[in-house]
Amino acid sequence: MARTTGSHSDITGPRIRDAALRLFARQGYAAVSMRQIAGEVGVQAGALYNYIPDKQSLLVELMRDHMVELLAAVPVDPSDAPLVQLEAFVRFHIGFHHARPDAVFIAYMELRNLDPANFAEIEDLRGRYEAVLERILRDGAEVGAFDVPDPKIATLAVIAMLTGVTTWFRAGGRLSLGDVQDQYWDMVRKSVLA
Amino acid sequence: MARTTGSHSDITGPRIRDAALRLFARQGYAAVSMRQIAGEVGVQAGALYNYIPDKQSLLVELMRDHMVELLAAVPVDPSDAPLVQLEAFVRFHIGFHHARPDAVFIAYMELRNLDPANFAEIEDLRGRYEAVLERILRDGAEVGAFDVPDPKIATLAVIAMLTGVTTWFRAGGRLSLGDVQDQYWDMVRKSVLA
DNA sequence: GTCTATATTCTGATAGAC
DNA sequence: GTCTATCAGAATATAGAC
Repeated sequence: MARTTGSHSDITGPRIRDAALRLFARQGYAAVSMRQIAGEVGVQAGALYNYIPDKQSLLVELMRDHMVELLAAVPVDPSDAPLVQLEAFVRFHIGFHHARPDAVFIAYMELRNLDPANFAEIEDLRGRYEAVLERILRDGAEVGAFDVPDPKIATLAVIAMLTGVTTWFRAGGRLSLGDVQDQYWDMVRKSVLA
Repeated sequence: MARTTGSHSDITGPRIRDAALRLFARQGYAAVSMRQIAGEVGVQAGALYNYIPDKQSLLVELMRDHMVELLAAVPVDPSDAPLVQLEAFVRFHIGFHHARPDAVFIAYMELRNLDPANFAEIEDLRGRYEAVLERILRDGAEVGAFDVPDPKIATLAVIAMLTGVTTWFRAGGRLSLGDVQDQYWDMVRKSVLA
């Protein structure tokens, strides 16, 4: 099939998203210009608008893709014991987030730059993810495996602790990802155990 | 002493900082314009430059003030037992940060908008604060009061968990600040206890 | 599909009157 | 100390040639 000269629709779109993800994470959404994104991709600023309606859509798509991917990947099996589910969740959260530092950063830092409707959508997705952990903690508390007076608070505490790993951990340093997962799992386990 | 007409140097300066703190926290440094800050204060944009050399200085001053105040307020007493020091630290961190949500938000979110020299200064202050907690955990581990294989990691884990409170806790809701402090202290205590 | 060119608005910061 | 006016540049987004 013949192509218009200079046509790269199949690769330019993803490259725009990749460049935006990297730049938004490093400098922040508001500080990144469309010219900068275009420059990274190697096209002119005007060409971006063949792929996205506007800058805001670019941001919300990156955040939505991340959250949807996260929700689809949670490995929790409800037929397992709560302690087993919790360990799976902790190790998964650290591993998944470590593999996507830019997306994580954006998903947590750029919420305030979303339009109200977009904000509501992303917050709903985040709520569903938190609900997975809250379910585990609540079930564990009910069967007496955990000592968690308020599963809602414990959920937020654990997620904040785990997500913090992305702000400092880089592979190749003193500790491996497995070391970090082991130590965080140890702390989480002890903090909720009866 | 006679004053030039319209002179308000004693109050305009602090009001500029207050407005900038609030706006930076809500919209982000890059998304806030000098005109917006001036509008909040009730002066024209040009008048701001009687008080600050530029926008970057305004940001770094807000962050420095917050970090210096934080360091000066840590209530830890080295003559106390590690467990006592840890409880004081946990309750203090939650209380202090809850009282200053805007400053906390800026101090954690706007690091990437600092010039390299300013970034180094703020990071140094943050490191000193983290060192307080790390010292407590290390001392406790050495005397056998805590089971903390890596005090550095435990420090980052605890601080991330505690700071997360500022993202969701608002007074007047289901739980009091004291409830939250109690529950977080319970989780931290159990997570590090031998 | 990408380009150049541009419309329009906004930005941080400055100059000089009062 | 604050004002008005303005500079010089950058922002998002669009129009039309190729």
